[in-house]
Amino acid sequence: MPTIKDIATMTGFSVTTVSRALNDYNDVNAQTKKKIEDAAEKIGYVPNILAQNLVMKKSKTIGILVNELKRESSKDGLMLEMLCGVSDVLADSDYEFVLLSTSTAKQKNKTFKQLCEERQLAGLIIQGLKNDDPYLEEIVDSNVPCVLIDILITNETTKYVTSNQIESIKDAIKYLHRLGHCAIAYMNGSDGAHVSTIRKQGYLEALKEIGLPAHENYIMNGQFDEDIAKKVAMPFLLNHPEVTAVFCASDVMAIGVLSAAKDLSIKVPEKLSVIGFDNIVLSRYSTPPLTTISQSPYNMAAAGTELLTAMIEKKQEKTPFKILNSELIIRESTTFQGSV
Amino acid sequence: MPTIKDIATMTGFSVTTVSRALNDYNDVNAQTKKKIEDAAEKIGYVPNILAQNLVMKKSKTIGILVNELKRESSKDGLMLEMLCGVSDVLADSDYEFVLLSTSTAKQKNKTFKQLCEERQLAGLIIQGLKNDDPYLEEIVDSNVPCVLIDILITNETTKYVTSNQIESIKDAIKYLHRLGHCAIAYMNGSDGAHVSTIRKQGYLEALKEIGLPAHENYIMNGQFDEDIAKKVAMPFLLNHPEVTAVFCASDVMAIGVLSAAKDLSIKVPEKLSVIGFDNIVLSRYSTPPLTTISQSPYNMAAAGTELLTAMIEKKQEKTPFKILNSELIIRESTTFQGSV
DNA sequence: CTGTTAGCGCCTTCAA
DNA sequence: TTGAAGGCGCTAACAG
Repeated sequence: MPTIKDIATMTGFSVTTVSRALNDYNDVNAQTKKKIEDAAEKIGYVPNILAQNLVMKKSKTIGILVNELKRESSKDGLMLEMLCGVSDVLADSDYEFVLLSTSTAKQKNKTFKQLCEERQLAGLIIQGLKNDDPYLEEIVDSNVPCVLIDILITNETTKYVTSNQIESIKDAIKYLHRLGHCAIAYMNGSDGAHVSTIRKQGYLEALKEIGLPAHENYIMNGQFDEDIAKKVAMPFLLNHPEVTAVFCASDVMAIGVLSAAKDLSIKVPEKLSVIGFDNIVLSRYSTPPLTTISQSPYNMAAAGTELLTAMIEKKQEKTPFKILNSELIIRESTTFQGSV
Repeated sequence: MPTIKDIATMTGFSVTTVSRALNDYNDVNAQTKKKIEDAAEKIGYVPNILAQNLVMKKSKTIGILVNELKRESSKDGLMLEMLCGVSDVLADSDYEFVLLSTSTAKQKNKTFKQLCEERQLAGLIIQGLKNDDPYLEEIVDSNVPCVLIDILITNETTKYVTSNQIESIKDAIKYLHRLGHCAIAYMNGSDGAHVSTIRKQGYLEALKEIGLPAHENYIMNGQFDEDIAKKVAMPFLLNHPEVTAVFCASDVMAIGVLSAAKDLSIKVPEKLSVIGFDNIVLSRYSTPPLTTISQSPYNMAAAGTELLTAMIEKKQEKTPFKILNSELIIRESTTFQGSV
């Protein structure tokens, strides 16, 4: 593996000059530069990123921190879409990214600070952390540039990107109301997740604005899991025949509800309207195809990455956050109340 | 960020001793070691991986090299499952992984060797490369430990993991034959992909063993894409009413065929049996649910990771490859020929 | 415009 | 059992 030293001896210049030539310093003679570049090319020189980072005390590596890398999340393609978003934005920069999960980090007894320091991470994109994740506090306190996805915290080194999901959820609930639904249940996700809080808030605000009462027992919790959602929905639907619509905080749970309804011979959408959230691939293929809210994880990740690199490079961005559009997508799992 | 130097001054020992104590050398006084460890603990010392790697001239980082990180692949959850497999195996080691794609590497004009050298990668897991990918040759030539997924090449530093997919495909075709199907078409994936070659081979061998003729024009190519598969299948099904079954090299394409059949009012499975490959999440939810071949990308990645770390650590594994089981999963997209 | 000197944080001879 | 010295590959003052 050739180094700048090799180039130096080859060309007769000093290591310093070689370094400067290769890094496009403007105080290098054009001829010299050319010679050095040719030599580098010739021996197939590649800068040793490790050495560079060591001496510069910072890397061009961005960490993508998620709560956990789990197989079930292949059901929704959310994680992968996010990765693509980050990857695409980073593709024509010289940044790279590593995937980190808090679960394995904790398993290895590493604090957030350690996580960043050991690889000299330039910044992090953080997604899917629970509200009570101890890392969250550390993140906020630290001076490592971070962009949070769907967690609304900002400070000097912390920005976030989210979507107008509350508005979209209100749209969804109001849409149901316009269809004649007055008893609308809500299937929430894991209590700890930030999005659960927000989405529930959207649901409650919508009811209020419409003038519908908020029954606490109309709120189920499916832990963002299809099977759990199904298990919870079964008795609920049996005990609440008056409920004609269910709004779910994720498509995966909505599919669980669809399955529960099927088992109970409750026709969707004729007897029960169901709305999901995420617009995952599956939602287009379910029976019936799901009405849902689309919030592009790809775009959010891409926007977050731009926000992050700007922060790292100290470009002054005025906004400490970005809010993307989410929107209601009407498919076939919703219809007029009592349409049969 | 505290360094061993800090620990050295704190404890009064030299950096050398600190380094040795922290790295569990057995020539350090137990008391000394204890003191040093306590001090390290106290100031929250984290070894600088970059510096470690630089001086040791190798890292504990494994690269996962894929052809491309593209959004469409969130349709099947294959990539994510693989990541999980690698991640889980690596979780209780001190290895880490980075995601690399040949497409962005090429975009940045990097050779495979450069890719490895600039980060001092310990080894790579490689998946989804095209047959004609120039990197493939480099990989084989290089002396970096590599594990290939579904690409059957071995040498001193190259092993692979695959599944008995040919057998499973034969099972599938023979199963169709037992159901009375004699005109069985095949939808292949991108020509360049190694798995396309293999799967097509399985199809052809099966026909031979059964004693069915192999019509070249019964072989379509859907490029592993739902829409393309659909577009290709439409005219094919119209022009070949005698074909009663289609075996597809991927579930995604099978779903395209399902869609084509629907548009043409060809009932599946009554008039047309369809089999896919991969057992993706979607295949359970399609209408009808797909008969398919299950080959666990999670297990393959996990096995590959173990193979790789063993190679890196020079543990003598006898086998230069691992072959996992794949199996036919019968669902509702297949039935007796002319069952109506 | 170029070279000298001095590290970044760590590990590894070698000598004590 | 410990320490001093040297160097991994690179960049960053500071002189000239």
